[in-house]
Amino acid sequence: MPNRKAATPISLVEVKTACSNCNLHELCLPMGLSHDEVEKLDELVANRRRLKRGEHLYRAGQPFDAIFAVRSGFFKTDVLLEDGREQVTGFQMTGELLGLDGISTEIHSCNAVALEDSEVCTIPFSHLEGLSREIQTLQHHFHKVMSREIVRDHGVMMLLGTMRAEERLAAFLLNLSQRFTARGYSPAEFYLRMTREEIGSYLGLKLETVSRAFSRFQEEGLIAVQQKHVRILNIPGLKQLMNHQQGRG
Amino acid sequence: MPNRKAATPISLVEVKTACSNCNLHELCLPMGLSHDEVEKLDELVANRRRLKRGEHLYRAGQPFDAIFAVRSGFFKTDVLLEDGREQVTGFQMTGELLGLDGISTEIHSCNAVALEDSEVCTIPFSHLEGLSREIQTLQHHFHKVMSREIVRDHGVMMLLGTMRAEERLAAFLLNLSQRFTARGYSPAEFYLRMTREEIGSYLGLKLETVSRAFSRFQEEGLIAVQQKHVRILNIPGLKQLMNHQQGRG
DNA sequence: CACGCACGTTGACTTGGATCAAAGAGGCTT
DNA sequence: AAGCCTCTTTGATCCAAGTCAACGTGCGTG
Repeated sequence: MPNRKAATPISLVEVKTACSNCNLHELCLPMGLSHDEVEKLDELVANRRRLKRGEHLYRAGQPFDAIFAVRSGFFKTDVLLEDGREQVTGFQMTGELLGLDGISTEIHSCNAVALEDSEVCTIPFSHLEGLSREIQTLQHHFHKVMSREIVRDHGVMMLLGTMRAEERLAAFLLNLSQRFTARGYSPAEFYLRMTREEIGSYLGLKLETVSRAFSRFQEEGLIAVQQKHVRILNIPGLKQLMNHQQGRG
Repeated sequence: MPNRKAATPISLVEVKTACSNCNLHELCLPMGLSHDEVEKLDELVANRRRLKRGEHLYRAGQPFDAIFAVRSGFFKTDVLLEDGREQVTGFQMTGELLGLDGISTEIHSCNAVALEDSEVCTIPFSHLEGLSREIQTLQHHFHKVMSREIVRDHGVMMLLGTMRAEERLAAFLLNLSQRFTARGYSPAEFYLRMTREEIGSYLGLKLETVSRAFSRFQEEGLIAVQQKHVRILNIPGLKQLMNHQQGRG
């Protein structure tokens, strides 16, 4: 994916890299920590890194030594098979963590790509483990985040294993809506950062099927969609679609 | 699933519950710990619990307060949708951990069921976190185990999202083979503890499709299968099947 | 400001796996 | 040792989603 914008000049005044003056407390790793504890975290965040659209944050096979918190922007993670097949394993937005896959073998097992110009905080993993041994709240919160990722993955398995195309897309849209809401954006109106093909890869569908499902939802008055711009008109309708349809295998 | 055997009487001599005299060091949580450290772990394992075939270790919705290490036997975990659809999210064997899903919300999000008479060690989670703050090796190993689970889940997503039926079954058999090998069993011959329907649920297929794929593998001389007894005759053949087939979506 | 190119939509046709149905195989239970 | 019940296999048919193809659309660059 080529970069389409001219390089944005980096501000001459270096923004202080610190959790204590970041507005993502309630979403990110410092969630639930006391003021003093968050100040300890400040030492932890080694630096920020800006990425242009299309740039890789890390690639499968690269050595792991840090996890990343999305400060702004939007990412996808994917796994590639030798024969070229791609599985998108997730889309990450503000406040979410990237790189947990690398802890296991200390080699990243997937790719992380910015889907728009983005910024991440780099958290060296050994520092995080060190501080987790000191701050119980941080330790517990980190464990919750990893566990939440496992639970999320189970949800995706359910989606891929038992749902039909339209149910999958409905689940996907409702999930995005809910995450945008948690970040203070409209639950009903957003721009998709990913292509139909990337949505399809995540949902185990071909891009044409995704496109047709969008069109169908529009015909049925559930959403209004034009290219990447989506407006959800009938949230209960989308939810209902997931409960009452017959499964497939 | 009804229990088919008479209740096995519990030995009058209570087996000492202790990691230090357990032969699963190299598979289970104590992996890589020093002798002294493993002795500290001994306090951690609150007790063992025996389960009959078909019995639930925990259910979705129940409060979480401990994780479990499989000491012997075989489990499945699954998630149920309101409309009755089931997704098997994993099969767990000796040395593997159960219950990581519950850390996130302190409520279990899936069911864990014994597929044969089994025994687990109960590890109260707050104790594990406490000891992790003292023993860096334990902390790091636990993080690796959680991360490995995430990576495994990504593999299942790849399987569900991009592979055709026969590729899925081949991947499943090769995975089992490899895990049995790591436990000192034959890589080529084993009994399946789960039904065709449970395999199907895990692989996102109907039981008939699983059965037909088994039959096809047998016709092609890749395996010999009779009901739950499987003998793998051609491991490279199964591997090849996964690389050279065209994907589906 | 127009051209190119990546992305998206829609139609026609094909197909892998689901569904429906019926018969065989073990292994508990009585 | 008979009978039941669950699991498995196999066949016939159907359909949701894939494939192939052609045409829109809109952004970003020259």
